[in-house]
Amino acid sequence: MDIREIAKRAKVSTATVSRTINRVPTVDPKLAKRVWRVVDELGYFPNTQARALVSGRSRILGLVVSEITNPFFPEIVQVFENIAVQNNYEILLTSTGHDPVRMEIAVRRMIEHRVEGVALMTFGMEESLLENLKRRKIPMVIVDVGPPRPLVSNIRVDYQHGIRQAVQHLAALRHHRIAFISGPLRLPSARARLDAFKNAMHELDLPAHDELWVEGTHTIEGGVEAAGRLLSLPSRPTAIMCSNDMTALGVMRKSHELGIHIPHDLSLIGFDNIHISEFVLPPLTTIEMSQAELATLAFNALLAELQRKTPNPNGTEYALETHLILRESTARPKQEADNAKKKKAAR
Amino acid sequence: MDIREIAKRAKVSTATVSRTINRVPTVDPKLAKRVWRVVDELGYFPNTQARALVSGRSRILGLVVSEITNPFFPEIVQVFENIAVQNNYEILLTSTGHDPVRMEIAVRRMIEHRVEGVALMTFGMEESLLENLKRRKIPMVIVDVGPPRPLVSNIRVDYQHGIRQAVQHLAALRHHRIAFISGPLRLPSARARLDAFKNAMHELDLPAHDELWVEGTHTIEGGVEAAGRLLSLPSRPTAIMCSNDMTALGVMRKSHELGIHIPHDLSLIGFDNIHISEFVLPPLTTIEMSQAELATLAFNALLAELQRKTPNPNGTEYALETHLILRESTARPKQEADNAKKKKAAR
DNA sequence: TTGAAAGCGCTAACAC
DNA sequence: GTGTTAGCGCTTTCAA
Repeated sequence: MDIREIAKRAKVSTATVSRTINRVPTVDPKLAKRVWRVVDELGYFPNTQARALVSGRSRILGLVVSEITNPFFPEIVQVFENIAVQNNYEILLTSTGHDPVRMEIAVRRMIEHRVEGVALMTFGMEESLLENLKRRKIPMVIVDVGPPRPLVSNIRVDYQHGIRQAVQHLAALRHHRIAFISGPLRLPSARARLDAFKNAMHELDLPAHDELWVEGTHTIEGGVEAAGRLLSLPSRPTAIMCSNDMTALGVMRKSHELGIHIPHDLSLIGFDNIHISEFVLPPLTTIEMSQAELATLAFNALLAELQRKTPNPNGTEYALETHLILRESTARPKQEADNAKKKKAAR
Repeated sequence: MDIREIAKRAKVSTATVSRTINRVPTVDPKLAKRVWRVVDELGYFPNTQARALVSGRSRILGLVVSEITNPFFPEIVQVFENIAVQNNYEILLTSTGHDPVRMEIAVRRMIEHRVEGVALMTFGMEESLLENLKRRKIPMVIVDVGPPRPLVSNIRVDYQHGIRQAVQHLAALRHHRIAFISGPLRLPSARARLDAFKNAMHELDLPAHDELWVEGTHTIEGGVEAAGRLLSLPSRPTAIMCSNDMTALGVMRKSHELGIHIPHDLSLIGFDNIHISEFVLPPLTTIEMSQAELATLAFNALLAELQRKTPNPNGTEYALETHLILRESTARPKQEADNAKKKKAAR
């Protein structure tokens, strides 16, 4: 069942069928009606392969995430896919796990499918990947912290803002020994978060002891492990900030195991604001980086690039804000709380 | 840059290039080497649209899940996609949220892309969806509880086994008032779990009071809400079983809010065994339904169907077991524990 | 073993 | 406003 079959039955040419289906406005309504009748009767659906081939437009967008198993990403996939479908695009999804091999395979798949654009939501580490796509002048958006790159649009996340808010919040609570569990440092975004933390500490003249930051993996397991080290320190931190929420969940778990109560004995702040953070016990104070906004920004960036007649050689810069979400995983450190009580009693 | 360009530069015909790329063994190694050289030099990648068009095989599989935002599904997507890519398939992913409109759109997209098979991991409620695909003789796998259907392979989950284990476990702990929070009852799979629960209760002569089961939504929020109702009952249940882990997380949250301690005051059992269940506090006792196995089963079912020369009119039946994973969210009910202590003391 | 050529289903130029 | 037709990039007969 193809366009010719429809044409024959509706007694028009294939060109008219094509125009009708593509809603070209100049088609005589009488003919159009005849065409639609037959289309509906036969349950005809145009073949996207043929369309793509002749039009030179695949209507497919590549979406690369690092770990679909981390709750941060499904949200992004969901939103991105929704908007894509609304705009008649399909998406080619890859979860690379930061594995260069899978990344390379992903690039091959995307090129073979002639994707019209690629959104790289892997938060760093894909330089080599870009080259092949760039050579083919495929529009790209990337979440990045480096300098602007030619031909690539950039969503610049303002890590500093949210992280500063968090550190200030902790400082206001009178925390001094604040630890940081970073993500894998080969990820530029993880490095950027760590730097933002150090900056914020510095701004407030708080000591950023080297023993008080450890490298994590952005997974629960990594959080458990890192917390184990941090909490066995002779002089324990009174607060821990994490490079993502999964890590924070790991810290919660480990603290519980050690009989350390959050927030009474230890304050904890995450990063991402994944949906579940609101529901763990205690509800996690965290820094929001909106998944929906990120996905929307990425899609629109791609769409904008696709709609230009003359491709922008410089790529466009976009910005995404982060900010603190106060919940219940932070409190005054015990020592301080005791002092406060004493003071009160003394009066 | 196309196959003709390669042919010209390698001084062979396009047919030979095609054969080389598709690794047809009869190609003269000399020629093949020449072809590969040019292919690599130019960075040529065959156009899948053209391939699909001429071969009549899209090498795309449809994968429909209900809610990618529920951690149960990303795991499935991950595994399914991995195997698919290994077998040179691409996947067309849809998360329907059980919305009939999106479901219909998904069907259209899949047909337009001429998917070679469809895996329906929505756990029920898609009857109408099937018709259109079935008419086109597209192989399907579905996770279902109904009678076998023609042309559709079926992964039959043995809910009864795991749920019986769970109820027995609770009974052994001396729980009598066991509540059940189901999923949306329009989902056959949710209904099946509820039925399995009632059966298991009946087997053990435990009373299944009507007030002790409420309908949930398979979300955290639904769990919170349902727990609210159950825990404000004049005669509270001592244990709650949930139709999925997300619901159980909601119960945990609500219990905490009400100052009800798990497992001391309330035992809790989930269903699915999503990754995070192991890390919540307390670690959740739950019934495992392996996501990896489910995905693997589904893909293999599709592949098997695609490789038959004569399509199987009846579809094949597959089976997936469920079983209890003991963790720390269950204990003796307080009353019983007290009694036990007294007995001990009396001796 | 290789090449010439037909044709997959559709769109878009062009002619009418 | 509509029809005719070339051709998108590839695979696959068929003949040599």
